[in-house]
Amino acid sequence: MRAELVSQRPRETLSLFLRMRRRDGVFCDSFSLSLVVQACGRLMDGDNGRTVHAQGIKIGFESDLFVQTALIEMYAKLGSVEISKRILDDLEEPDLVSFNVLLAEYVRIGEIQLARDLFDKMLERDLVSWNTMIHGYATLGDVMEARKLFDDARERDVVSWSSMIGAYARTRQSNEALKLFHEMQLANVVPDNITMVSVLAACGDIGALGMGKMIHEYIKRTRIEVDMKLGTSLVDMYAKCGDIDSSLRVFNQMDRRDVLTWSSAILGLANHGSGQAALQFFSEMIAEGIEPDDMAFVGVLSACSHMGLVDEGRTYFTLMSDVYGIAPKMEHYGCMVDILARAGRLQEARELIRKMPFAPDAVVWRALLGGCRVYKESDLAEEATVNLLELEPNADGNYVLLSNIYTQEKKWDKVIHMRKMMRNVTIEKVPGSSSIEVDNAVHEFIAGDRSHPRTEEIYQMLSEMLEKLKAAGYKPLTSLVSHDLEERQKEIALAHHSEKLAIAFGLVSTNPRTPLRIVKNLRICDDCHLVIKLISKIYDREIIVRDRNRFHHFLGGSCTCKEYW
DNA sequence: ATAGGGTTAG
Repeated sequence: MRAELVSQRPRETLSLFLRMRRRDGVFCDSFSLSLVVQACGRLMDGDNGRTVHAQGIKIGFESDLFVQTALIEMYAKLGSVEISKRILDDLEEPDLVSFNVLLAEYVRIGEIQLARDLFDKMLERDLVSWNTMIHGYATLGDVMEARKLFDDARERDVVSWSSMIGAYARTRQSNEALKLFHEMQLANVVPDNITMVSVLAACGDIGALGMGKMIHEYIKRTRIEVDMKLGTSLVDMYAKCGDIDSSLRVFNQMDRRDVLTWSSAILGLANHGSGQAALQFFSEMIAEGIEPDDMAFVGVLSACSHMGLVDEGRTYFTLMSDVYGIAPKMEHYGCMVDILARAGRLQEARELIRKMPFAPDAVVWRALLGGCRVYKESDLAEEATVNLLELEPNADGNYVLLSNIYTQEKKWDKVIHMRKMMRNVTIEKVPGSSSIEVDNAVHEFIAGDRSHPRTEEIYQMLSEMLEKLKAAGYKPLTSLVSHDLEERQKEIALAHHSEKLAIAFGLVSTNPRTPLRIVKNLRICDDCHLVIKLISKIYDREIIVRDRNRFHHFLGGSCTCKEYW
């Protein structure tokens, strides 16, 4: 019986042992006993686990430290961590491993305080103890505490760095994740495939394609093993950075793919407006015998929503629960409401919200509202917005939406009432920001930004752009600006939207015909969409904008979203 | 021989 058999094939370990036991005269030693105990834990097989434990006592191996340590892990995995604790307390000479096992189990079940108490009590701690705690705080949401331990640790290995980078990546503090990766290299700690998964997630999050490509090159150069998870991360990173061709290239090169790999590609295609291809991929995945999960259906439904495929959307929504037994979650209802609302089937969308088995969240109401705006359904719009405000009373954008509706309807008393409401809450403004990567450095702009070192050139380029745009017949869509401003001021406010600044910077800082890739944190506004279409033609540039929802691929005066976003 | 780090989101 070999040790790696336990972690890779616990079921075989157990059945081998049971077969051995049935044959008379074959007795196990403490070594194989510890492995079997461990296998029972990982299989969460309490019946066999307790039997094996009793047998161990009978043959007198219960005091063996390896067996005891395996028992600590097993009982914790069976849900009886108190027993694990008692076993550890009763050990006459516990070693570091037995402590670390209980520490890891506390973390696994979310008992970070128990883990901390144990950690503080331990007389001796090694890297594994520290890393377990760093990971514990990181996964349980306290990234600051994780960082404190990371900073306090006497030594750090690839696991410590990967845990911390992963913590930042998961909480979408992507710049911090990349900064730490840089520091890791300065500290001469060699990253492995696990590190790279988190680093690529951070690149994808902020749309840093250049950085992502560098990481990919590094992986190839240093021959880091591209396993299924790392391959999936590459597929996802390229798709999120707007390079769907590279994403699919990596996908095609992979020899094994799981549901996550497929889902990443499906979602990538959907976000790039290739809805048909996304649906095709979904069929291929099924044909290959891979069971779709709830995320795969988010991808498929989101493809339907971006393409306006109402009937297909309904089909998949039903297929999900009827054939695959997956109960639709909030995300799926969100997609479905979005599909119906975009198609103008607002009453059906409202009806679906009513039939949801749980209370709709803000995203669902916003999806309904989006349709109401397009199809001018003001009563339903008001209902959606009131519900939205109840869920998100602090987001300034929601008040802008409501104010637009009342203004359209000339319901001035309601405007006044709304302003009163606003006085009682703290309004949080999420500033629109856009970033562009030039020479592997990410430059971020907010509306009216003057902080960039090349501000003069940027604003000069902006004026030039506006002149050319107007010469081409462009009229600013000032009706979108809700503030009580003069017409001229409205134009200025529009002209200084963050994505326009990022594009102006892109135009002055890159060679002609270099594609510009912009990442925006909010949804792109109608005026910017119009402007970028024209710019792509006037300046002969391919411009790829990732907004909160999807990709817009501008070329020669048109956009791949076909005005459907 | 036993212990620690990984991706997807409307």
